[in-house]
Amino acid sequence: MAQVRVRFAPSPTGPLHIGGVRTALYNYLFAKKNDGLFILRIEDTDKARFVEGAEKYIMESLNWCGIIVDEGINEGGDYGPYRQIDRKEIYRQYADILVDSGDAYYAFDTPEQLESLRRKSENAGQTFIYNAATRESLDNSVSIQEAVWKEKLTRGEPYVIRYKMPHNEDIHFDDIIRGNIVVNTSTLDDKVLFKSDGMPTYHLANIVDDHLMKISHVIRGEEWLPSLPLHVMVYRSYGWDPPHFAHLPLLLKPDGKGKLSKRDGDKMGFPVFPLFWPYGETAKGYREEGYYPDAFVNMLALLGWNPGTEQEIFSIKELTEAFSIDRVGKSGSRFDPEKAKWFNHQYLQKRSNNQLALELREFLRAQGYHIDIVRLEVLISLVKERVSFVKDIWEQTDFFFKAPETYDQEVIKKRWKEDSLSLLLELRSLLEKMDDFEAVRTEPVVKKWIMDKGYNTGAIMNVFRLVIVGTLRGPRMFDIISWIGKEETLKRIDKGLSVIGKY
RNA sequence: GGUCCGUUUGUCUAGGGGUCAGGACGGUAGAUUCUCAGUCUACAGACGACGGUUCGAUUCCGUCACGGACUACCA
Repeated sequence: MAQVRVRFAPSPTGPLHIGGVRTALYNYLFAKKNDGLFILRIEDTDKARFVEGAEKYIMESLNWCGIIVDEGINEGGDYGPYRQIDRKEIYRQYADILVDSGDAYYAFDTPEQLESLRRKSENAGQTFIYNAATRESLDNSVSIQEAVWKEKLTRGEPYVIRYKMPHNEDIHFDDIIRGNIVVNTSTLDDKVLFKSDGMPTYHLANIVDDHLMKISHVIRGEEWLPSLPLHVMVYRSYGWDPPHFAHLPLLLKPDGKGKLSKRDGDKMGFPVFPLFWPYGETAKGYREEGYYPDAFVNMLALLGWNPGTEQEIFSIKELTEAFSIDRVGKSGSRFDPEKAKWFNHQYLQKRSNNQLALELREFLRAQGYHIDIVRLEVLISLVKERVSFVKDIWEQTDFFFKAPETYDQEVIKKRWKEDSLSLLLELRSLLEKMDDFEAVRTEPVVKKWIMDKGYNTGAIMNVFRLVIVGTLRGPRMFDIISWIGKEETLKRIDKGLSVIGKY
């Protein structure tokens, strides 16, 4: 097989959607699996939709995911430039080739004229198509005299170049994922290849660049499937061998209908973008929400692809070995934010306590706490398996750092009995007498005291937890007080008694 | 409306002419415990519908229904 070269070709029109990231990922995995190269091309032919910062965002996103670009704007390569705006002259030349060969023509119809024709057809319950059936009656170099359109051209009248779609011809083509597809050209229109602003449309730029950049496989979203017959025809007109095509199914909303959009994320509280988008209307990102890039990538890879085994956890390296385009599904995948969290949980469990302590220290610094790394490791060992994100550790352990400010009224009502005060006082003096307080973690002193006195464990431990934590949650009490120390433990008992003791 | 694509539990999916239709997320229950969470165990839950082909269809074919994409001088 010839050298595998794939490209990811986003438009810099805003932040990169996770569907786009998945497309990039599948391209990358396919390339690496087949010892190929991954090319990043920026498709910025639409001046009107260009958004400042989007290009940088795309690159940062890929970088965060661990998707390494082999050829691109920053990386260089033998087939540049890799920004379409810088290839402007190339497209003009290739558009002319098609006009000269008679496969494309000049059209002078204004957008307003076309719009009105479309409306008229719509009112009549039909669809206006600019093709063999209508072009003779429209304003273009096929329908009017050569002398006339040449004069329009020299006068500088605005025009576009349209592809001359043949009449009533069945086009057969293959898609790696969907198999053979047949479309009749009569249902297709004479697509604009070259715009009046001097820039090509996607259809022209895409084909010319893929050919010039020697792209072997085009892996892109399903939204491009309807224009595949056009692309196949244009390749044929140029006499070029088309690349192989694979159209990926779309990512769908977690609920309801349609494809995943930014709105869904806002509504249901999960990010739809890999990174935070800081411009204009801001958007949340997976990175900032605390996801690990390898967990994010793993989750995305399994959304629409599966290895055929029951393995679910894959490093990106393992993915490049296991990936196969044949195992990409045909139908759209509904995005499940819960499963995304599960993946992060799995990856967090695999991290060492030391690594997590380092991450947590950063987080705590922002909260104004400066805690010794060894103490943080102990803390992490207590709550690690119950959290999915580093920020969850804080939510699970805030009471380790600060005494409760309020006490859960429900718990007081249910658990605070007449003897609670005296029991806690007894416990207090027991703890106060301990020389090696940290040992409370493993030494059954308290248990022994409860047994000897014949007390009820629940009756004591629950109110004890109430004064230390403020409510009924958290790890084992002995782990908590061992960590916060004797002084703090006694202080919290005293405070609790003085506040709740009145009841 | 038209063209094309798709349809296995609530979700991601495996499978494939005869299987107990498998796994994961989520859900429920029990166990564990001083609490929550977690963990472990168990349980519930699917081949869109209807016709064919066949000894036999979830798997092949057809029709319908539903879902999706596209239908721009946007990508």
